[in-house]
Amino acid sequence: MTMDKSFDAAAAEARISAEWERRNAFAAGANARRSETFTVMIPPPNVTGSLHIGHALNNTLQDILVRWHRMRGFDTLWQPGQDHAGIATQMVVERRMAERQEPGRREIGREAFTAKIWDWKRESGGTIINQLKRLGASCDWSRNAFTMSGAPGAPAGEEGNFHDAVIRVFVDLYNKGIIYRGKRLVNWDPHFETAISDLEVENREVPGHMWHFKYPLAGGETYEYVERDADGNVTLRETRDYISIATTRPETMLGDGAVAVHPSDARYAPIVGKLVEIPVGPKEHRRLIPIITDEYPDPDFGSGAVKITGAHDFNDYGVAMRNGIPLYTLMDGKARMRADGLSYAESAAIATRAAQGEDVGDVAAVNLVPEDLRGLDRLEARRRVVDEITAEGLAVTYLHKEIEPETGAEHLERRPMIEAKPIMQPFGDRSGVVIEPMLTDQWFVDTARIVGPALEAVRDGRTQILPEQHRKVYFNWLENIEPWTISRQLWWGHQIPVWYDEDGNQYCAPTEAEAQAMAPGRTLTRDPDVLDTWFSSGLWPIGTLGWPEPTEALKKYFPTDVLVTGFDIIFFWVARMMMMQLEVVGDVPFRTVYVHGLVRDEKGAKMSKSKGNVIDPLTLVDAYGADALRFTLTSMAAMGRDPKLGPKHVEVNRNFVTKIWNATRFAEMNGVRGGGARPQPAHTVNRWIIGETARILMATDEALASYRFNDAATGLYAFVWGKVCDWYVEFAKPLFDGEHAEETRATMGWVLDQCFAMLHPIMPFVTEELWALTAERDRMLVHGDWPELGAELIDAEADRQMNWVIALIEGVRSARAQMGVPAGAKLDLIVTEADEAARAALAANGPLIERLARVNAPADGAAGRGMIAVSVQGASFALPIGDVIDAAAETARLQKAVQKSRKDAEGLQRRLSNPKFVENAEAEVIEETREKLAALEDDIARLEAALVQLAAM
RNA sequence: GGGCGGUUAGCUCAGCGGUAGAGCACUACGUUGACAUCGUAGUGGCCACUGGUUCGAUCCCAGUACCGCCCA
Repeated sequence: MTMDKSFDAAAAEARISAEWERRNAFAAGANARRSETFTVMIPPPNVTGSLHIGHALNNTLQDILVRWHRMRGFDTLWQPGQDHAGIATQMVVERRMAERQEPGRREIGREAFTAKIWDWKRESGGTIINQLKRLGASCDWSRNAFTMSGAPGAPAGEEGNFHDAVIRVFVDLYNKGIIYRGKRLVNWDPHFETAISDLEVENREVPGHMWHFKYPLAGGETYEYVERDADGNVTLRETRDYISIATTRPETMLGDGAVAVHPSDARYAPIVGKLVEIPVGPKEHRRLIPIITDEYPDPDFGSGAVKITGAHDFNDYGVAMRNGIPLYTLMDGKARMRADGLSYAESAAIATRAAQGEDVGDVAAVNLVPEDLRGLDRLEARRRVVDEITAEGLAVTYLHKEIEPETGAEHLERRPMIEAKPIMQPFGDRSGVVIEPMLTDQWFVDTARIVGPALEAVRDGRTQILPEQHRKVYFNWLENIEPWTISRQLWWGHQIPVWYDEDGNQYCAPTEAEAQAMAPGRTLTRDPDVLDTWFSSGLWPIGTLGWPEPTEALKKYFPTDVLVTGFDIIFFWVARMMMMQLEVVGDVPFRTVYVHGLVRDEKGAKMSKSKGNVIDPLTLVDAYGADALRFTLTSMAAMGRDPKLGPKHVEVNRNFVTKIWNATRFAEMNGVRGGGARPQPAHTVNRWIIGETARILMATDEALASYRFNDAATGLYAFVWGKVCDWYVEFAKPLFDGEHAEETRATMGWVLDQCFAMLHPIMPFVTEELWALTAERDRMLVHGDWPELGAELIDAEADRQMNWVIALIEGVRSARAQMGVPAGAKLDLIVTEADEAARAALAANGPLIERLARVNAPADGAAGRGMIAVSVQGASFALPIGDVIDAAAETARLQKAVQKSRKDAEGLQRRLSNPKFVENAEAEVIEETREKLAALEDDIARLEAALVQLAAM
């Protein structure tokens, strides 16, 4: 049987995948021959997700580690699964319902809606799993987990422990007081009408405006406003009856509770403690607010005075809390100006009393939005507010000068000062709408109380983060951690296990019955909110292993070995898993976190739909095969760097797949078979390649052990292409006819087997295919033995000899090419001088040299007319190329070589003649330098001799 | 503003104490028992800049410039 000319990836991948699956090749513990375990938890993709290039990189790297360990006989588990992705999934299903013109979720109710999501999950939720399989991911698919498994309402087939685990942890943390409910300022997504965590907010710079307004002092009071320069010289002195305030959000002025200045700001010292008027709202109910001091305002920014709207800005919230300023909510859940609560007149009256220092209690019902603005979108309200203030003459203005071009007449006009300037604005990472800080009741995890062990575990090395630069990022975030908002006003998720009675008392229990038992005779209502998706995925390592049940899997596979993930979810996920696992089971979730980069396009730009530069991994798989894509991603996965990927790169590696395919094909055509034991050949060439194989194996093991995936890939590439194909296969050709034919067949078969095995973790499909084609095997390669080869297989003499032979062949080829000798012409090879080692190498490898250098059998002789010179360590050769040799060209060629060698030799000479170098450098280095110099001098001498001869003719 | 990276061949990137490597691109040959998805031989680099440490610096340290990313 002859093999095809190239590997048919599409056909083979499907066939091989099916066979792996049929044999349960990826099951936990499959191929285990030792007791050590190796566990990897997949970062669960969103159930709504489809495979993007980041998944391809992430899962290729995991698969490499997993396949490598499985072949080494570890008891290996790669745990797959999916995340229920609260907001994203609810969004997808709602959109689909809208497209089908079905009634909305509020119409059909919570239960029916979640049932629809489960339906959707059954139909479409498996997309990404199938895509991961196409990539060759060797997860134990029979254990596929889901973060909503076992939730009430889950259909058959979705039983599981995850819901139990989540609820149990919530109850436990609630009872410890680590989870609490509170009214705090949170990020509010007006599109989804839910709270989100600070991590789900993206701050983007957008064009905005800064308005400057005058807040008049109460009762028409005035003060002396003095500005000074850095030296204390007065630059401005005037009497003012106002304080100037800058804001990017004028509509929030309605909810101001104070004006704050820095305690050291001398300009405002005279008026601190006085009241100012907010220049908006109906004239008859103008509100007064106090001027206070706080560290927050920056005296050098704007006027140095800041309006404080505690309910709509995080910084202001801090100031308000420190100074007892009331928090007046102005907007509703859709971020429209509130229309509920008390009338403006009543509200303003209460607020005024509060400003005068009176305790007015809860201000939730106080609605400081004037009646004419109620219900308006906040941007419309902003326009109206600005217009009103400007009309009243309370905008800070500047003098605008216009010159009529014809008459030259000047027109002076005061215009309101509106600075156009970029501002940082928060956006929901899912909804894309502007996030509003809103004062709402939410559930929080008091992260400060559980962060300690997570920091400690990384500090003391129980968990190692690679590359190390990410440790700092991890520390930085955890050391400044904020309370985690875990409640979401959604329906898809784990509902919070807390019930309230008529008086609002909380009962936290795993089930309603248990809650009821805690509140006999009371009517209970369950908290409608669900938990942040990351709360459940934070339990991924133990949840997927069956916790809270004390399962065998948990005992065996936890803690896991390595988490492979992108840096974008270090905070979202990695840090939270650390905190939660340590709090819940008292152990680290993983021993190593390997953080890879973000795949970018060829130009280094982030891939995004809007830019249209997204590369679909499956398109690349279709075009070039999964192995080529995997190899490409691996070879670019240098630690701490972002891979830049283009189709061209994948094409190059597809060529590599073809290369090894064809080398195998050549071997097969020459009767080479795999499956044999390691031969103990006599011929130098065979001894040499066995040593080289051991060398690359050791390098590959070391690279993989230290997560230098790119080194593993590029090393194997260089070995297979550069050593095996370029040299060994070529050397073997003449040997297939002679006395070493059998050992050469055996050696080549063995070497190729080692190549298949070493490449398998990176390129599982083509290697599995070649493995099957080259011998009858009792196991598939996925369960093959990882090679174990040591340095004792490196034969120093064979190494030296083959390197010499290669140098000679390259020397001859180079000389021929440069002198324009036709490639087909076979030349005589005259040995003009050779030491013993050179003679031995020549004798042992004659046929190889003849074939690869295209020369006749070497024969002793003298250099003469019409010959070109070639020099190798310990030997000189002459090649007659005919009478019409271009002496000038040959002289130039040799001179160029001499010059280069001389330059190198001079450098070495200079080093060796420096006494400090000889004194201080390591003995090895000095010896090495001497040897290099000697070799160069030998080379120079030979070349010069050749030049002398050339000149003499 | 705080933190973290990067700057090496025309391009994309490795290397990170002993005077530079790969792939692509480019040039010239080429079908020699697998491979043109190929082979052979070449061209191409003050390793951003300025100081310092060292016998020796692309590599370590400090600073400068430019380019990114994360967090406020």
